[in-house]
Amino acid sequence: MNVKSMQFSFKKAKSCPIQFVLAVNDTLNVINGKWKLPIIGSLLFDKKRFTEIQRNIPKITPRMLSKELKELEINGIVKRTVYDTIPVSVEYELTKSGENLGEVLDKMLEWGIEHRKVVFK
Amino acid sequence: MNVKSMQFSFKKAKSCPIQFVLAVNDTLNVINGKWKLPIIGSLLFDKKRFTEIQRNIPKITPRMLSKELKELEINGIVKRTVYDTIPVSVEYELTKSGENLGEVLDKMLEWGIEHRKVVFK
DNA sequence: TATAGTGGTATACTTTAGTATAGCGCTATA
DNA sequence: TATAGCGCTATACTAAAGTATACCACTATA
Repeated sequence: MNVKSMQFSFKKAKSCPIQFVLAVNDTLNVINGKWKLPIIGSLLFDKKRFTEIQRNIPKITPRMLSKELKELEINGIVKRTVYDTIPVSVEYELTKSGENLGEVLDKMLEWGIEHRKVVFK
Repeated sequence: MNVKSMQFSFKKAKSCPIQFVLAVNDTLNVINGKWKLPIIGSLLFDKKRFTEIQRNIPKITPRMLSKELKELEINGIVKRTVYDTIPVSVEYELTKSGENLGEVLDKMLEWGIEHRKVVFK
């Protein structure tokens, strides 16, 4: 079966198998917290260096940026590449999974916009 | 322009306008926290009463369930109906927006399943 | 009368998330 | 020599999220 053509749906399932819960929780865990989305957003169009991301997200502290980037790396969303320059330069970019998150964000965007219409009718 | 046919996309936008950020943040805020998803999941197929939801989510305390349901109601995700029986019975159900969240969850499910394949290859 | 169920609230507490501030080794530029 | 930039880490703190426990008014059942 072609993976791309495979559709998962809660409505279709009419119930909530444990793998569904795990998968959705994975997705949520990847994007939760105050800074993960801004960081992913910052990397969505371009690979960037630590300080560039920091400049993109003015209020983030280096501690949080470092911490969140580490988590994103561990979770396979971000790839960290160290270049052997002097001093070292480090580049962060989204993995394939990270890029695919864009689709989830698009869906969230769509829902958010529709929902705003209802709430602020 | 037909709303249903309208597509929002970060890739297409090639940037991140403020309304996009707000809309995505709305979506995230609606589903964040430990219990919102289980609650929405519990209501996705059926309206339910307080105690039924509690039985669906064994580890939730009544305090949290009450708190989260209130937030979901304020955010227009859940509708609360009080029936004038003795003692009162209260029913919780998803609004249209709440139901539509199912599509977002489906997308998250899809991504989560794909991502798991990559991570646990 | 005692127990259980319904739909919660109140108070106090712990755990997790995020902030503030300082500093590290390195080097290029003024 | 002093300053600034790079890519962070350490320590200490505050704020937010979640937990534990007890309790409320009400009623039907044992």
